[in-house]
Amino acid sequence: MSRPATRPTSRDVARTAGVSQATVSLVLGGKWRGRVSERTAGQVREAADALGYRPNLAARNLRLGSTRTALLVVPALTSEFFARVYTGAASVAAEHGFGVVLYPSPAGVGPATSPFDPGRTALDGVIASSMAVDAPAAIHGSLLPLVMLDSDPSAPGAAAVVNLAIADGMRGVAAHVLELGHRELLHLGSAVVSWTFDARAEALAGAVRGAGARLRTVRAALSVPDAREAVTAALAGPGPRPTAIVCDDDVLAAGACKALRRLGLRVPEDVSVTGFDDLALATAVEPELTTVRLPAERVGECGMAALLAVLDGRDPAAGELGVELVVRGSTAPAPR
Amino acid sequence: MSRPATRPTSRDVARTAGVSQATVSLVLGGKWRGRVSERTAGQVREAADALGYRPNLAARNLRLGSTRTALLVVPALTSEFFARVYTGAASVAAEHGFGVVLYPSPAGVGPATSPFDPGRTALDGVIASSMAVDAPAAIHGSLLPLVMLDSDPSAPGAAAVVNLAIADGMRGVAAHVLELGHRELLHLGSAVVSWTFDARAEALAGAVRGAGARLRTVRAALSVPDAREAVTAALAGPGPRPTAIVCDDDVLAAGACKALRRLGLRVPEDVSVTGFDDLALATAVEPELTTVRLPAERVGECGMAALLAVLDGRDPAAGELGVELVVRGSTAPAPR
DNA sequence: CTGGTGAAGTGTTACGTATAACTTCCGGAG
DNA sequence: CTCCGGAAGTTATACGTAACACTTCACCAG
Repeated sequence: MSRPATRPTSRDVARTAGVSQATVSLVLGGKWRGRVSERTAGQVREAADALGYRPNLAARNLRLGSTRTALLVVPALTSEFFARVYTGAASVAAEHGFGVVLYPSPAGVGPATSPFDPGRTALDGVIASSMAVDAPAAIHGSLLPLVMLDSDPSAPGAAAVVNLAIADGMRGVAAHVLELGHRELLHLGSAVVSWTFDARAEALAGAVRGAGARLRTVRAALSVPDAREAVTAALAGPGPRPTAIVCDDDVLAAGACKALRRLGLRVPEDVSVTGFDDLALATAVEPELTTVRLPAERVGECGMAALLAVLDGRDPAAGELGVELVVRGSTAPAPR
Repeated sequence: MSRPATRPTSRDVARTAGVSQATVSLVLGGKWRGRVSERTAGQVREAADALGYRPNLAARNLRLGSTRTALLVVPALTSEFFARVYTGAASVAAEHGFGVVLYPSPAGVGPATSPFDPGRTALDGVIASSMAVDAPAAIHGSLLPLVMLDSDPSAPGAAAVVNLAIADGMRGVAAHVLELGHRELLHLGSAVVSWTFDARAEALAGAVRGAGARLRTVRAALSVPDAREAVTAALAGPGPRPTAIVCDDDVLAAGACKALRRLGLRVPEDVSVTGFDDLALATAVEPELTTVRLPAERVGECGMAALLAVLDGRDPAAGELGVELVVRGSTAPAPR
């Protein structure tokens, strides 16, 4: 009794159980209430077990014309923001029998690259988070329904956009810092361009403008060493030293703290620092960062819900998710 | 001329171009050198373009009996170790026309859970990294070829295991710490059980045993707050205070540093701390961590290469990848 | 004039599944 | 005794693609 090299099919199960292939499909598909007797169903399941039968997913997907699988495109894997987005999306998906597959866009979020090549994985739809403005065009070529997260609301080609109140969050940071008496600010922005970072920069500039405070901007890649370098360089320049550094991101803030410490400056006594996103890193560094908490899971949940709505032919609910300022130890009143 | 609601198929392209479906398949499949005239091929491509034709991947996968897609199962998304493993695996995969899909095992690496439900995504094989010992059994039920990374070499059901010289790495750490004169050690281990952490614990115990030093062990979940709490509790207990804390992981080490600082102890002057993995976090904290660098990309590369070999019917090359001790600012001679 | 050969396509089939449409059987109402 | 209807299956088909095997035709050697 030598096993055949090929995987058993539903027909093999049928032969073993002494029934037709259709019956196997009915039983294993779970829709046999009243179509197949209890005894026959048992035999089918037994045979399937004995052969170690697994349905061929490619065939099922072809037949059903759907894979019940969505692709989540993210610019980076390491960020727990995206990990949490995934968690939210996957949980909603699971409730509807959907799966979620991750695709880290290799070239990051730069323009002029085609950040979309999911290979041979058959998909029903795409959710793209925090991508560059021109990403939709590339993805649109796949002809799949597209939902965007944390992106330009006017993105062309997107069936829905789920957004965060980024501007509100940054305005909250600005209000907090200004209230503490800071008037000489440094904005540590992201060198990566995307809607979410543009929105942060713009909101900060807008909030500071009418407040009689000065704002300078430098940019760095989203890594601690790069941020440290950028801040070190900025503080070495001429002009008055900033008393607060407002960062686009917690990682940048961690780098800023590091640069300050190396320069012999204390956080927050000499210089206040703020982050954004409220990553685990925000509480891992010393002092813990004042930052803005984003409901990442909810973003994923809403994104998936919107995609499911689109696939269903329904109208996806629009809306903006609120954010929350979290004040911790990295901000203090401006030194006199 | 209203568009039909359904996607165009290769037959639609054929009709438009005035040829047979077989010809379309030949042209678009790229194997027509000498089978189809240049002019006809051009017409086919033109028609495909005009209709916006995209091949149905489910159908193609069914026909070919292969999806040229591998699943990479990881216990967590946020860790950049796994992000780097993915990068390596994806690059080797791409060279062979393969894609890699990520699946974060939801329940982490605990036993008694079935950490494997890739949904309806059709796959050719599975690569599982740093999973619990009983994970292979669950995955094996999928009948797919399985390659394991950073796991028990005797894992049943695995077609190949790509491993790291974890024990060498930890022995290096131990030698470094002992050489600095430390004799009272605390081991901050991972509460999550998996081969890689067992190997670290065992190697450390073995290295310390014959060296006339004392070793105590506490465990914590892989997060900064948990690690901090565990270390705080351990130092509050009776007995002599350790002069060095050897951690299973950089995240744990960051937590340990934080606990020490809160207790008014300086790193490394009062207590030395070591990490493991050399994550970005290792250089984000102050002082930067002495740790062990793992060739994560190579792990992914070798894993994918092994899987491709198995799928090809060849023997996967076995082997263990070397690691490197990185000495930074978190270790110093033991205080007198 | 025959036969062979290569170029250029086409007809047909199979991949494995899900399901609509059909058959068969049997018990009971009329 | 007929006829109806439900239970329990089965037969047949389609999903869209890739590729094998076949046809057609023109051209040329013998």
